[in-house]
Amino acid sequence: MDIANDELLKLDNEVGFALYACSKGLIRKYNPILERLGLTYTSYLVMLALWEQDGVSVSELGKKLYLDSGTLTPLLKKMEKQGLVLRRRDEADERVVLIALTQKGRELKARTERTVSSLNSTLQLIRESSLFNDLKRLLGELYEI
Amino acid sequence: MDIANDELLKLDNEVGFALYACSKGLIRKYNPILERLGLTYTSYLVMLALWEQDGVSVSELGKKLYLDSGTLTPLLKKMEKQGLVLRRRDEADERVVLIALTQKGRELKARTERTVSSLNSTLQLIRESSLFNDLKRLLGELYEI
DNA sequence: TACGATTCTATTGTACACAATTTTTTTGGT
DNA sequence: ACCAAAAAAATTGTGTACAATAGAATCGTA
Repeated sequence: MDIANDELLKLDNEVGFALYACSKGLIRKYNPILERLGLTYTSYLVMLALWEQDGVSVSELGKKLYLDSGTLTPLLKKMEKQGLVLRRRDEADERVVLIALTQKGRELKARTERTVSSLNSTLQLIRESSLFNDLKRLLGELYEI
Repeated sequence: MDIANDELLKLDNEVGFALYACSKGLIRKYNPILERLGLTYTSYLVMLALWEQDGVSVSELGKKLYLDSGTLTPLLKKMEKQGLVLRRRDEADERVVLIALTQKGRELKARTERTVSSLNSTLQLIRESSLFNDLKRLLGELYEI
């Protein structure tokens, strides 16, 4: 029941490619909408994590978001400049940097809910179905329309 | 049957986040293995496309891979330096740059098949199942082990 | 058949990602 | 209490991504 050797290296057979392309396509949909909030897709994810739980360390944030300090440190500094978060050393452990929302950061949640709801309703559809074919269908929708 | 407004902005509900994280996790698995072939994940995708069809334009390649000239132009120049591809203007239409495999590029296919087969067999499992839960399960596998 | 519109590649600018390394601080064992 | 090992964040270096723009070539049509 093996796929022929020659078929193995076909782009269409690549589950990874489907994931990669869907992910990029989705981010490309999000970014122009998030721009109205002063967010990028990555900073949007950081805000989502912080709205759920505030005052967490950089490494806890990284574990939630699958991002390392090389990505988070400069991003969080930028978000601090925007006035969305505060960065301060943990007094109990000076190695740790704790990230807290500012008032402005907390207030952004309601606007974000309203702004992103149109995209969310599109994505609502994806939460059931069979993986690979649906990813490919999504792929078409994301790039063709 | 709506999800409460507050639930809409939960990270766990984000289909996009699952796609984004799975995609990154997969690329992180591929890259160290592809490194032995002198490829990155992106140049691997370019090679996949060219092994299927050689002598295509930059824009045709971009359509297949969902990449634009801003990504492809510098990447293809690097791959030309590596001796994997040739870039030449189309004589019939000087706007077009045609990308062709070199002998070295064609010969890389067999080695790549052998090198990537272990990953492919892992991914084989994903081609059926239901989307969102399976993405989350994959996510765990990619990052926990 | 000029010439404005379109097509195609290249360039510029901004924003990630992550591996590898470094720096600072804490911890655990003697 | 000392000190090697571990942990946390920051830094460095490389490699994408893509929007916006530029510049050259081609096309369509008045």
